[in-house]
Amino acid sequence: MTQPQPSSQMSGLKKGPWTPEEDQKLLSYIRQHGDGNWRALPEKAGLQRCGKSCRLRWSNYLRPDIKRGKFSLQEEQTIIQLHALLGNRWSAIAAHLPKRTDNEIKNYWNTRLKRRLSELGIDPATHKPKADALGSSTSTGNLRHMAQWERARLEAEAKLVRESRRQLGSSSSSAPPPPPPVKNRNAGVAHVTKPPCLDVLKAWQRVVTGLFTFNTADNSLQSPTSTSSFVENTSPVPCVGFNNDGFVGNSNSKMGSNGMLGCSSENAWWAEKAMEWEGYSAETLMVCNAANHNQQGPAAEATKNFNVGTCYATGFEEDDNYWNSILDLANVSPSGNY
DNA sequence: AATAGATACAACCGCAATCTA
DNA sequence: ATAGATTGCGGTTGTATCTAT
Repeated sequence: MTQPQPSSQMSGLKKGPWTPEEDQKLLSYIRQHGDGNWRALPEKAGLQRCGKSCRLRWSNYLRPDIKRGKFSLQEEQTIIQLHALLGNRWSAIAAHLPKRTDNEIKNYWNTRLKRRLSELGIDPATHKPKADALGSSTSTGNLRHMAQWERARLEAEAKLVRESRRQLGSSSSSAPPPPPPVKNRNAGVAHVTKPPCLDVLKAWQRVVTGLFTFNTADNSLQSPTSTSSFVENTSPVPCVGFNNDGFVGNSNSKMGSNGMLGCSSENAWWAEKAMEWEGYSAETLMVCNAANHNQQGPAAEATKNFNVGTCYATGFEEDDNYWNSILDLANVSPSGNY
């Protein structure tokens, strides 16, 4: 049986925030000897800490390949997409966000994204509209789309499990299937169905870019430029896209299969709101706008890949770019030939 | 200026998976 | 095959900082 690890409290080791001196000791030791063997490391490094504390400090804070500071809009979207797909599997999510730690992502989700989704009337646990918040979105059609999404999500998870088995070389045809690599995972389902866009992402895009505001009188989302309510439709709707830096711009034209069209004359307003609400610099917005207008180059490509509004605006028609972007994030092949 | 409440983030804890002898 | 050690992960807590009164 596994013995309980000796707690810092019991052994009299130091706890709490790290001092710069402790950081320096840990850093210089790891630079000289590398990390690992955390149990023995504190004593060798001259630290009155348990190995676990040293490991956490290194992996969550001192590691040189960690990016700190504000999350970009694209990072936010990635987190939301992957959370919808993977749930609270922070390490798996972090694997797709270069230089971000699972702890940082978890904190960001718990302190900001979760609350903001709740404010949008989205249940952050299920990524579905709360029953009483967006009345029209619980229509039969939307429920069907949600079911399709959930089915596809489960399938993707099952594929992840299969892939991890395959990579571990444990997928011999005669061997009994090992348990899934994560706790409390649901079993996969039989068929792959390309899902609709996540309601949560649609709402996110609109609110983040200022397309919608809440009407506190009837609890609905409203656009400042139209009276469209927040329901799925196939009519022209305001669209936005994102490039590598986040906010791009918007269009009131119906989007094509690849995503966005050009910017509208309202961009100044959106830019102002992006700076006001999200803290984006004017320089960033200028770059975004250029990418949006030209629709070419890396930023425009990223825009296409990340334009989660595409299939929404086109009435939930199949959209390879959107679904592939999610599956790519999770390293899952949509063809599913295992 | 003082205080309370809210927020953000670092760090800890316990459990489970994995490794190793 | 097994027990013990180690590592990884996710939930939770503690604390510093910010903001409103």
